[in-house]
Amino acid sequence: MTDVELKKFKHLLHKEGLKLTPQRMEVFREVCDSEQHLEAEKIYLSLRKRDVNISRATVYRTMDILYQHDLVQRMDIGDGKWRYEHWLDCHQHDHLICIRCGTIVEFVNHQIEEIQQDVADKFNYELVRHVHQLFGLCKQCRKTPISVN
Amino acid sequence: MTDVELKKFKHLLHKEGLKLTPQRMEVFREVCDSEQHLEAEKIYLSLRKRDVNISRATVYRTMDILYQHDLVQRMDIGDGKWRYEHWLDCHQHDHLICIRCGTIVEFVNHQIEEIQQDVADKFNYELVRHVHQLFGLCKQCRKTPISVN
DNA sequence: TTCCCTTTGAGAGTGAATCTCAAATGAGAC
DNA sequence: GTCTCATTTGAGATTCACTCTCAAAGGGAA
Repeated sequence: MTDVELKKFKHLLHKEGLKLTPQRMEVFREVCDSEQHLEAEKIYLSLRKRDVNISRATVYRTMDILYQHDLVQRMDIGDGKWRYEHWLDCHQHDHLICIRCGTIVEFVNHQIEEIQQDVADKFNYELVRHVHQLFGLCKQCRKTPISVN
Repeated sequence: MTDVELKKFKHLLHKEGLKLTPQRMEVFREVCDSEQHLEAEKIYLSLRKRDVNISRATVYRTMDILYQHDLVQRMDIGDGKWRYEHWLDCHQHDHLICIRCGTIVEFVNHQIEEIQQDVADKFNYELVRHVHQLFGLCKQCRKTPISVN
C-alpha cells in the first residue's frame, strides 16, 4: 500500500464521515498489495490466515465502500462472483481471460475506446462505463491436454 | 417460432437422444417469439400465465440445453441473472444497456471484432468468445429527472 | 402395446451476497 | 485523558438465482 493510496483512503473515510477501523484498514491493505483479481471470499480467507479478526460481512461491506468511491475496480466474469482489483494509479483497461486456467491478462486499446464512443453516440446513449472481456485459451492451456480425473 | 427454428430444435433433441416434451416445446416457443432479453424467471412466469404447466426447474434445465447447443445466446449484465435471446438467423452482436431504464440495444461493429482478434493474437490467446457491453443513459433517460419516491 | 430410460415437479440444497441487531468501538467535544 | 454517542462490527439469519434429488409420469423405439 503506497502513501498515496493510504492518503486517498483516509480522505475518503473522512469525507464520508466513516470511521477508520482496523478491519477496513486491513481489507484495503490486502487489495492494494495484491496484483490479482480478488474475490471477496479470497480477501476474507487471506485476512483470517494473517490472524486479522474480521467477518465476511465486514469484508463485503468494505469492498462495497471502496467500489462505490472508485478506490477499487470490480469485474464479473459470469461465474456469480465479483472480482476486485486496486485501481489507483492504474489505467482504464479491459481483460483477456483464459477459459481453462482462469488467468486474467489486462489490455488497453484506445482505438476500441474511440469506436465505443462512436457506437454510443450513434444510438444517442451517453456512455458511462463498459465491460469488455475476451475469453480464450492461453498459450499454456492450448498445449496441455485436458486431464480426465 | 419459424419452421427453421422448430426444425433445428427437433434435430437437436433427436441428435442428442433427448425427448420432445410439451414443456421443452413451450419454453423454446416462448424464447423464439420474444424480441426481449428474457430472464429464466420471466419465461417461467409467462408460461404459467399462458396456463402451461411447468416448473422452474424445467425452465432452467431447458434453457441450459438450448444454450449449450447454441440455439439461444445468453448474457450477464452484472445483476446475477442470465438473460436469454433467440439466436438463430441472428448475427453476432454486442449490447448497449441503459443504466436507468434497462433498455437493451444491439450493435455490431466489425472493426472492433478485428481489433479484438489482434489483441488476442498479441497475447497469444486463442479467442473463443467475448463479452462487450456499453452502459450509459439513453436519450429518454437523460431527459427525465430522477424521481424520488 | 410394452418397456425402459428420460423427464418432470416439488421442494430441499447451494453459494455469494446482504440484512439484522445487540455489543463494541472510533473520534469529536470537553 | 475520558465521555458520549453515532457508527461499525460479527454471528447468524435471510435472500435470491439457480441446481439438485428422487419418486412418479411419460416419450418413443421395437
